[in-house]
Amino acid sequence: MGRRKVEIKRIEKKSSRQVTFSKRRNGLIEKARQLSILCESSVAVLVVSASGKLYDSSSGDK
Amino acid sequence: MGRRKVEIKRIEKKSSRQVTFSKRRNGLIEKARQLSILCESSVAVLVVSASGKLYDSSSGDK
DNA sequence: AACTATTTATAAGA
DNA sequence: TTCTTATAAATAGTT
Repeated sequence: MGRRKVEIKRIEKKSSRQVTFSKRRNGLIEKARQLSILCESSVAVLVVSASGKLYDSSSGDK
Repeated sequence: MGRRKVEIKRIEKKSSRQVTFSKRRNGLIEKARQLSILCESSVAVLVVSASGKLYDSSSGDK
């Protein structure tokens, strides 16, 4: 899904891990939003980073 | 992402909506699993269908 | 933060 | 409804 195939295991390089975290977290939340709308369902996503920062979304959000 | 571009609005046809619900729900959960592993984070997803059926996953699951 | 080459998800179709 | 395939979308590495 990018320039190269990536194995699903912890990304060693911290900077890459942080960039990927940001990109994929946003992607996940967008997918959740689409699912809730397309299929009129309720969807909640909760993500806690390694450093303890919380990110969440739910189909009730604006 | 498929044979045709699809607008993000409620899918009218019930059978299509159910098929899409199943496919995208699985996709969402897989994305959540990947995010948690790649970026060593905790991720939880909760989905409730229109009929009230609950589906969930969290990075602690097997 | 933007940009693309490429992989991946998935809408239709079989 | 399980599998296939064409195409849209996500994103890994680059700039």
